[in-house]
Amino acid sequence: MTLQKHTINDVAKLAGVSKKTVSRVLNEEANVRESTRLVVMQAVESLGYKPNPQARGLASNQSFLIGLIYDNPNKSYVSDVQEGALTACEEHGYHLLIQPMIHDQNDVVDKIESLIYSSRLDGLILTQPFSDNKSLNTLLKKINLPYARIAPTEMMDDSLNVVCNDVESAYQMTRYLISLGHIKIGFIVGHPDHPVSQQRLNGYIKALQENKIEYDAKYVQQGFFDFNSGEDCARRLLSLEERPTAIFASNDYMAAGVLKVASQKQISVPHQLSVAGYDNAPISSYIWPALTTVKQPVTQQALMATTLLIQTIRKKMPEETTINLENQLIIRESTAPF
Amino acid sequence: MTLQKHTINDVAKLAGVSKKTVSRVLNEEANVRESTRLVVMQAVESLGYKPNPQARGLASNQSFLIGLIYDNPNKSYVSDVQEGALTACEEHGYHLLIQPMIHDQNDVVDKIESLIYSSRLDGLILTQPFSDNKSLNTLLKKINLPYARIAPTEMMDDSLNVVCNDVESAYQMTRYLISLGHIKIGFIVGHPDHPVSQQRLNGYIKALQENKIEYDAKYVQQGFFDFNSGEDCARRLLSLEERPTAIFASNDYMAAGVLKVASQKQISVPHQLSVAGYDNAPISSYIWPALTTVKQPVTQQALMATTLLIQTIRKKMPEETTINLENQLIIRESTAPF
DNA sequence: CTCAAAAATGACACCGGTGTCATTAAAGAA
DNA sequence: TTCTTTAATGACACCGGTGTCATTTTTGAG
Repeated sequence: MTLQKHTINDVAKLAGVSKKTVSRVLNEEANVRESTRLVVMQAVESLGYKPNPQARGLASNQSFLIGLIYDNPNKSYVSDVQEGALTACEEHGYHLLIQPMIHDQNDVVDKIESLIYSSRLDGLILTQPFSDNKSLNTLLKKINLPYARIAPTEMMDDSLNVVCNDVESAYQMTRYLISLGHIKIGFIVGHPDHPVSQQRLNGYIKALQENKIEYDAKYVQQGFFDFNSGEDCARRLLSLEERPTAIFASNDYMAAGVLKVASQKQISVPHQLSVAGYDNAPISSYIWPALTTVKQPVTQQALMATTLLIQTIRKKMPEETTINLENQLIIRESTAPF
Repeated sequence: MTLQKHTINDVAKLAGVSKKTVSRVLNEEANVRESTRLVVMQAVESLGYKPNPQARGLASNQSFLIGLIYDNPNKSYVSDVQEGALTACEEHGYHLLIQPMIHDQNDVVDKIESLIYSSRLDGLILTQPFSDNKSLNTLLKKINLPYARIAPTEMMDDSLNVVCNDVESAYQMTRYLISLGHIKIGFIVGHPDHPVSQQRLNGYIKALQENKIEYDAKYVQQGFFDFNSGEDCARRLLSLEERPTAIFASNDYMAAGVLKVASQKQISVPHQLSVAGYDNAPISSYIWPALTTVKQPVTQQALMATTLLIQTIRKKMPEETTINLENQLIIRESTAPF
C-alpha cells in the first residue's frame, strides 16, 4: 500500500539532498545537475510521492485552478468545451472549476469576482456571451487576472482569443443553399443576447447580397436558440403566401423545430423544403432527415484557449494571442436542389 | 477596490481579537460569545476578507474538493448530474472536480487513485458504471475515502447510495404498453457494461410474466445505448414476420433510432407502432412524434448524493445512508392503443 | 595551477490558516 | 463570598511546500 504519507522531506532524505533541491527537480527549474535529477526522480518514484497542492499553492501563491464560465442551454456544446479545457488542464497539471452562470442576472460580474477571490483562480476561460461582456473584461483587466475568450466578436488586442468566423460559415451555408437553386431562403436568428446571432445573420445577408437576392424581412424570424422558438418561427415562415423553399436556422435545435413543423404540415424535407442548422449538435444526426449543418471545432477551440491561458499564467507568453480555427460545412439529407 | 490583500491577521487586528478567534467564527465553532462573533463578522465584512483555501487546506488537511467520476456518452445526463452536484457543493463551500473516464480502460482504478492523491480529494461521487465497480469500491474503502454512489445496483450497507428503481420503472412502462393492448412488445437492451441495462430488462420481463405474456427472445435485441444501435435493433425487430406493435428501448437515443427506422419503413408511429424510451433526454421532446419515456430526477439525485457525501465528510453522519427517489412516466405522442 | 565567474546546492524564513493546550473570564455550587 | 466547573479566548507550533540569499562546487580563462 503506497499510502500518501510521504512529504518532500522523506524524498529529500532518501535522495540525500535538501528539500529545496527536490522542489527544483519537481518544478523543472534550471541549474540542477542531471545526476542529482535522476537520483531525486528515483526517490520520488519509489516512494510514490505526490506533492501537496495546498502547500504548493500557499507557498507560491497559486491555486493551479482555472475557471470555466458558461451559460449555455446547449449541453453538448458545454460538454465539448469542458472536454477540451480538461484535456489542456490535465496536460499541464491544472484543474478545472466549472461555473455555470446566468448571464443576464444583474450581479454576474460580482459573482464572478467573488468566485475568483474565494477560489484564488489562476485564470479564467470565458465562453459566450461572457466573452463579450464589457464590464467583466474591464474587471479582469483591472485585477490583472489572465483569461482567454472563446468566440469573441469584439477584439481586444492584448487579450487571448480563440475566434471562429461565424459570418464566414453562415455565408458559406447560405451560398450553398443558393447554389442548390433556392432564392426564397428563410432565416431564423439566434438569441439576441448572443453576439454570434448577429454574425450568423450577417453571413446570411452577405451571401444574399453577393448573389443579388433582395433581403426580405418577412423571411427573417427572431428565435432564441431553443427548440420551441424554432417551431414558432417555422410556423410563421411556412404560413407565408410565398413560403420559403429553404430555411436556415442559427442552430440545430431550432432547425429540429422546423423539421417538426414541416412534418406536421406535411411538407416533405428535403423535397419541398430544405433545412439547414448550425453547430452539429448530436440531435442533428438523430433526427430524420439528418440535418445539414455547420460543425465548429469546439473541443479544439477550448483546448487551444486553455493552452494559451496556461502559457500566459506561466509567463511563457504565447507567440499568437489570437487563434482562428476553421468551421466545416456538413452536408446531410435535409437539403436538396430546388 | 476591495483587493484581496487581507489576511486573517488584518481581520483579527481590526476586531481586536486573536486570529484563532476569527478562525473560530468563520468555521462556526462552538464557544464563541455572540458579541465577539458580531464584531468579527463586521470586521470580515468591512475588509471583504476571504479566507485563503490553500492555507486552510494545508492546516486542516482538507482540500474542499469533491471529485465527480463519469463515463457517459449522454451529455445531457452528465450535465444534469453536474448541475446537482455543483449546487450542493456551492451550498457547503466545496468545489467540484469533474473527471470523465473511460470505464473499460484497464487502469481506471489506478488513475482514480492517482487523482485522489494528487488532488487530495475530500470525497468522490460515482456514477454508473463506476458505482458498481468492485475493485474501485474496495480501494475507496481501504483508503477510507468518503464516497457516494448514484444508481448502484449492488448494495453495500455502509456506503452512501442514491438509488433509483429501474426495475420498477421499466415494469411500469411495460405495463402501460400492455394496458394499451400491446402483446408483441419489442425490447432493446442497453449497453451490457451498464448494470441498469439488466434492471430495465428485468422490469420488462416482470411485467410480461405478471400479464401472462410469454417471453419471446426474438423480441429482445441487444443495443448499446446509442442511436445507431437503436436503428440496428429496430431494423431487426421490424423485419420479423410477426413484427412487434410496440418497442420499448432502454434509452431515448435508441428509441430515436427506432423512430427513424419506422419512418424509413413507412410505419406510422404511434398508429402502427408504439415506441417508448427511457431517460427523458432533451431529444425525446425534439423529435416527432415526441417520445413517451421515463424521467429520472437526475439533478435531484446528484444533489442528494453530494449532500450526503459532504455531511459524511464533515462527520455529521446523515440519518439515511440510502435515498430512493421516484421516477416518473412521461406519456407523450409516440404511444397509442393497439 | 590559480582565481574569478558561473553553476549547483542548501539553510531558513515564510505563505495563511488550524490544532493543541494553556490561560483567563464567566457561571454555578456550596 | 469563595471555590469549582465550564465557557471563552489566546499563544504558538505546525501543515508542506517555495523564495531568497548564502554557501559550496564546478568550470574555464589566463
